[in-house]
Amino acid sequence: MATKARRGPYFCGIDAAMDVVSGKWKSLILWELNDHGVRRFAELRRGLPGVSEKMLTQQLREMEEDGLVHREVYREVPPRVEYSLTEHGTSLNQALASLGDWGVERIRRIGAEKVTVSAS
Amino acid sequence: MATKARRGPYFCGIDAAMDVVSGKWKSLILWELNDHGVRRFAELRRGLPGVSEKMLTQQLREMEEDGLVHREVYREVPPRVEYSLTEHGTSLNQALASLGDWGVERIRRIGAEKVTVSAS
DNA sequence: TCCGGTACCCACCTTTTGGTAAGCATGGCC
DNA sequence: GGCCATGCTTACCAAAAGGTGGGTACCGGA
Repeated sequence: MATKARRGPYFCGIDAAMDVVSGKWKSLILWELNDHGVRRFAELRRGLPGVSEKMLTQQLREMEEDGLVHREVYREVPPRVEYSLTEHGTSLNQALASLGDWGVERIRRIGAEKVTVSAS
Repeated sequence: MATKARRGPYFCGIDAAMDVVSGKWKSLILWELNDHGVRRFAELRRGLPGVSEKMLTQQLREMEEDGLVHREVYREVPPRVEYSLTEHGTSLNQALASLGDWGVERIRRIGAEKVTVSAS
C-alpha cells in the first residue's frame, strides 16, 4: 500500500493524535460514524459532499489500521460493508469536542462561510 | 506569499480548527510559546529539533495571520524578534489539551517511541 | 579582515497528498 | 444478453507541503 506510515516517533501526544486525524476527511468520517453509529460505504459517501471513492476507502483503511473504525464485511451480492467506530474512535471524537468548539468560535470570529449541505 | 490560504468555507468547527493547527510544527510552536510565554526566533529553533529556518518562519507567519501568535520586532542590531501567544492562541492550546491526552494514551497503547531531545 | 550571531528571504527540488477516470466481480432483473 | 448496483482497486496526474542551500544586512570581537 502506497499510503503513509508513521506511528511514531512522536514529539508529544498532540503529535500522535494529529497523526491519525490529519487527512482531509477523517474528522468528518469520525463525525458521521459518531452521529449514525453504523454506516455503509455509500451512505458515508453521500454524507461527505465532495469525497471521491478512492479517498473514502483510503481514509477508512488508514483509520481501520489505526484502530479507530471497525469494518464489517457481509459476503452478499451486491456486497455490503458496514463501518462503525471502535472504542478508541469514540474516545478520539470526544477528545476532539473542545477543538470543535474552538473552531466554531473561530468561524464566528472571522465570519467564514460554512459548507452548506442540502439534506437529501 | 506562496503559502496556503483557506479560511473557509468549512464543514464544521473541527475543520476550521484543523485548518490552523495542521502544519508539521504548529502544535509544537504552540506548546513552546505556552511553556515559555515569550520566545525569540532562535530560541524556538533550538526548542524544535529538526525544524529548518524556512519552515519556522513560514509556520510563524501563518500563525500570525491566523491570529494565534503575536510578533514583536525590535529594531536593533543584531535584530531581535519576540514571539508570544495571543489570546486566541492560548485558548486553542487549551482546546488541544484533551487531544494531547488522547495522544499520550495512544503512544502508550501502541508502544511508539517518543522523540528524545538531548539538551545541548 | 574575516567570522559569527541574528532573523530572515529566495530559488529550486523532492515527497506527500489529493483528484480523475477507468476497470472488476457478482448476481438479479428485464 | 445487456444493464444495474455495490464496494472496491489500479494507473496516472496535479497541487500542496516540506526540505536544502544559498544570499542579505548589520555589528562586535579576534
